[in-house]
Amino acid sequence: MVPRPGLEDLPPSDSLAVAGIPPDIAAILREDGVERLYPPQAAAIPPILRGRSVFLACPTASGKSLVAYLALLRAARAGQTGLYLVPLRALGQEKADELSRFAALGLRVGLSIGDFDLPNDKLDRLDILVATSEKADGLLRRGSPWLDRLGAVVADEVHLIRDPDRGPTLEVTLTRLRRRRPGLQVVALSATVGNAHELADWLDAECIQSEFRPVPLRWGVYHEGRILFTDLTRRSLEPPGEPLPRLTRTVIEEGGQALVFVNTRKASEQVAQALAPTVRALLSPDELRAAARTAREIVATSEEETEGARRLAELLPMGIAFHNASLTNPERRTVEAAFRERRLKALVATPTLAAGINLPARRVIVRDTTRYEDRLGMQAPIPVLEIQQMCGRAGRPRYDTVGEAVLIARTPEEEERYLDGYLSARSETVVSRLAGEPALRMHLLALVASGEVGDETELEQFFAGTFYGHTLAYSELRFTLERVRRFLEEHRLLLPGPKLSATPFGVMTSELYLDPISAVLLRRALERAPLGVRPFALLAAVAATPDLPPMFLRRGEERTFLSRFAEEESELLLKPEEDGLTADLETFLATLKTAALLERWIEEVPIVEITQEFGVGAGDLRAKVEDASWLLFGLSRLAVRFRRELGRPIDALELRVQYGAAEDLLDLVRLPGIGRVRGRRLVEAGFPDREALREAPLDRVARALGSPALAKQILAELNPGRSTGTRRSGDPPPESSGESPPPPGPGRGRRSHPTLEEFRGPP
DNA sequence: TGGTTGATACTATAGACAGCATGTC
DNA sequence: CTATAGTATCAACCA
Repeated sequence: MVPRPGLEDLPPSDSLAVAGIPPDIAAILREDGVERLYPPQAAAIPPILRGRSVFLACPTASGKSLVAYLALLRAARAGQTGLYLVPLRALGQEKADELSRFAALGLRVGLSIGDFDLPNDKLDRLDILVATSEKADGLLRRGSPWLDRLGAVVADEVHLIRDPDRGPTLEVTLTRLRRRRPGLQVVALSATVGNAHELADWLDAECIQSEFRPVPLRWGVYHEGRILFTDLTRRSLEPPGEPLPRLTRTVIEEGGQALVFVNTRKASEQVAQALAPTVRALLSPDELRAAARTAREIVATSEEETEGARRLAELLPMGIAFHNASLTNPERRTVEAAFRERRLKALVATPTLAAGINLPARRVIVRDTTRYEDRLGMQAPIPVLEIQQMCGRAGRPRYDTVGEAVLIARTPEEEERYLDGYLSARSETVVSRLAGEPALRMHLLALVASGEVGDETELEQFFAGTFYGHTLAYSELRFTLERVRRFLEEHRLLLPGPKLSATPFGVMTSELYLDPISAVLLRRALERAPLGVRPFALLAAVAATPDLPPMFLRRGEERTFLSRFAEEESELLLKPEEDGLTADLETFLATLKTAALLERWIEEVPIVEITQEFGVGAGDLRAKVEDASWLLFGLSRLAVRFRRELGRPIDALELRVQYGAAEDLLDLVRLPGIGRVRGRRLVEAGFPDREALREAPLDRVARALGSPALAKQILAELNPGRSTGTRRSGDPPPESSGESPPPPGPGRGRRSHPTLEEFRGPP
């Protein structure tokens, strides 16, 4: 369908009833303050309610989600199920939370993301599931029966199909779902893209495009003290000075907030530091107090101190913060919440925030338009699409009547380039990345292992249904596919022969969601491992896998890890440059760095020391720990097949990595509320395991833990019969009487996830 | 001689998904 | 292929 000219001109007066929204759903929407539909919603909802597929390309926060929810609700009402695909875990939580509003209608909503999943029996009863594309891909691979009743699928941020790493998974997942459920309603939500029609065409969907925003956006370029907006208006900024303080100060003076995007972590901290005096000078006494409260919250987010929390704690009292991936998740969430509640006036962020959860500000300032690309070894321009996503964060509904997005230009030439290149040009075209060899390796194996594709003809048919096949010729793929197939056969993941069929090892690899190369390497490591294999050798093996990308080596570290390599060489299960599957020596040394980092972690070295020693953030450590424990699980499952006797030590190591604990802590750490820090304190107080703790006097445990309430709770848990006073739901949580709130989150190994209830914000 | 200044070379660079099994503190 | 800021190194220079 052609874009509707003049869509923007439609009055935003279409009532919910006129659009055909069922009264009970409309009632819930009204409770949330939705009275009228925005133009894109008004255009999309009628076809949605008829079960049509829709491709909706418009800016963030223009009400796309509501459209998507209606499709899921429609399917659920028709006795089918609805699936909402998200690109990020944090987005999944946001969506599941919003959808749970409709639980009042008797709908069961669930969330399936990496760190929070549902057991199968609960999944079966769900009407609506929110999942990452990878999780959905996993359901397909395992042939989950939940998909049999699927009536609608929503693909959020569908332009990510162009992402070389994760785009293919989204594309393949959508293709497989549509093949499995002919007539499936697809709702694809996208940022503004250059080829919306091509995508809509592929999905057999109505194409609706709009630039509508609930809060109007003015785009502009700052240069020499004034902003030149695309609507050709100008605005001079009064107090002279450097661009950033000037742009920040003026918006705060007018009662707004500033969100600054920069291209490196270091810059996010430095710019925040530099802006701090400016921001602080603008705070009222009340605001200063609120900001100080945030600073205290940050320190309390984790049991273990982190460098990031320390640096944030210095800035937060001044009403400003930075945000990047070196922060742990709880730290990021605290900063985000403080900004949302307007306790912070300015936030300096790397692109973490641009693609993530919705965090608008009256003025968005984009300082950098280039970014270092490791692939190229140099700076490259940030894609228009991403700049537009950053700018799209400008303008808070209810607080701002207009949002301002400002790019900073240093020269007149740059000013012109920005106006033409970023602010006027249409976004990049979405292209398929399915032809990449790593993507084909993963997905060819998965297609065959799950039985969806059994021979050459079916393979060709499958690719005809992908966006790749829709836009490009299958024959272009033949050569790579042939090479990938040879690889899979050679390494015994697929059986040789004209028919395509997977070995049990291949099926296992696919279901464990491992890169086939990782699986082959892990199997090889298992076959080589001696009986008493040391943890470091196993850690080095998982670190040498493509599923655990190598870390950067700092200056001097090359030498450090070269000597470590020499030291350990005889015990290493995988070596550099093994038939093209492992890295060259230099990159291999970087994988040893990962192993060394993990080794420190399981030796219970404090987080601050580890991050200092390796020059990484606590968030990076956390990410490596997560990846490694996931891979160790895979290794353990492979051991069941290839080296049964290694299963137990590997399981123990996985637990150690999960908790960051030495071997002797593995018993205590099973207790809820006890992680590496408290566990060690208990051991030092003379309670080496749960058995010893069971008969322990309350006051000694309380002293060891520094929290009487937690001690009481743990003893109650250990002695279910005895009436130590189990916690009732009405009671205050235990830490209300202890001095520091125990931290969900990193450093403790335990997966933590706020319930949907906790996530529900005010309407 | 000791210290400062300045030219030059060098270094480093965003982010984050997946298994399993259950109600976090 | 379209970078840049911070830092280390060292020579030239000044008091």
